[in-house]
Amino acid sequence: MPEEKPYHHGDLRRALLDAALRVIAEGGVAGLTLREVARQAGVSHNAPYHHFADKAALVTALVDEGFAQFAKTMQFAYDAATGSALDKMVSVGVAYVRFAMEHPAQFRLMFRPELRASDGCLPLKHADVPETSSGYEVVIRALQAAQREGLVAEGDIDHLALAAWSTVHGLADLILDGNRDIASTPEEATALARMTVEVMVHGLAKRP
Amino acid sequence: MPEEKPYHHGDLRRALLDAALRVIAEGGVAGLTLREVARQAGVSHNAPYHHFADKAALVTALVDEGFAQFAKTMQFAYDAATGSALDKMVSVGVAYVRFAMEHPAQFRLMFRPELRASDGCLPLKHADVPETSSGYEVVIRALQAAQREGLVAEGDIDHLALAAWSTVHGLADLILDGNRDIASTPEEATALARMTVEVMVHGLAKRP
DNA sequence: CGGCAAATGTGGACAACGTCAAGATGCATT
DNA sequence: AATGCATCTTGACGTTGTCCACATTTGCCG
Repeated sequence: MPEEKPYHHGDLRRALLDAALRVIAEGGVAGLTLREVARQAGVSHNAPYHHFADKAALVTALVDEGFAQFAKTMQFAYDAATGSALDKMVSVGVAYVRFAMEHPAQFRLMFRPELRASDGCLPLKHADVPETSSGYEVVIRALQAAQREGLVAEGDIDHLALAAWSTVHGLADLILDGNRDIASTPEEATALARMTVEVMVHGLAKRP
Repeated sequence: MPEEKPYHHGDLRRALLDAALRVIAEGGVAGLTLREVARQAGVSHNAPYHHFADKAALVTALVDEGFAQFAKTMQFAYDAATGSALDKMVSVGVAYVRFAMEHPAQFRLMFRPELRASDGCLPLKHADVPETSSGYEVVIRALQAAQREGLVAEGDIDHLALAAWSTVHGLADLILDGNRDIASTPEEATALARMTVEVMVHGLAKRP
């Protein structure tokens, strides 16, 4: 994808992506329209077609950016957290939900396959992010570290990771789709996420 | 909503709802089109407007049906499960994921607020289902029973329920959105759900 | 330095969509 | 039998995604 030196506009590709995020932020995913994006960027309704094959391609580009940004956020949460590997797990989980709250447009797009180009890629292992630095890998490594520290029971690491991922993903989805009635501010969401992740870590069942 | 005695068609409202589910099953949520629904039902492109105010109203009707069906499924899973209240929890969680696998069209619609009429209702407490028999209430009651049996630690029941719900909801969402690569059959999904729910019940952390 | 090809942007066109308006058709009640 | 309402059809309008033909700018190459 060569888009380094734009000719007429300046950087229309970038402007279109930003405009698309703005449009989604204002009108939701359903309100995302190629023509409206072009309008907001101040170009004709056909200009986008010189930068994206079609609407799905634009969405896919946003998704790619989202996953890259997302992986960075997860890695940062992991690195910044102090304490045991379990504490790092909690930190990563909270960061997941915070990311959804702070980037709802990208997050909704990232896990909505009917909009993006059907390249069949898995959300958990997105092509645009090197396998070893995806958000999913961060969870895997955190779990492995916790296992090494003897804090997490042995067991199929993929199952454990899927369970942990499901929990934060589900919470994020519910918060976003619930019209923010579950948690209306990032702070509330953070508190909720912390409690939820800690339930996942320690389990529903009473400890003996 | 009075639709007992149809005049010309037989029961066009019902036929439209069924056709809509078929359309979604074939072309995904993005392919859901009022005109295509009408076509599949064998009526003109405007006939639906005598049964639904607009497209969102049709979707809302599907969502309502979905939540009712869903609540029944959850209740049945709870009643049918044998063993402790924790076993019942697992059964309900598995039923959640199975429902998503077996009714993907409804499930996707149910948790996608941008499509339905903006009545601001929460997914977890849907208006069409009596408060005391919603799927969420089943989880609440299961948790309360487990607490009474001393199997679940004391604590804010809403937080515990949200954590449990998030886990199965997230898993269902990931399975559905991952183009079925995580689990391609209901059987696989069931096995995965069982493992995931058990991780939630017992926790990631090693038991002493 | 001049000119050409590719990259970029514009306008018009078309089918499909959601929706509105107006007319036609059949059922039910009086 | 006649009236009235619920139901369905046809036609229209504005908007969307996408294709096409054309204009303009840019970088490159002789």
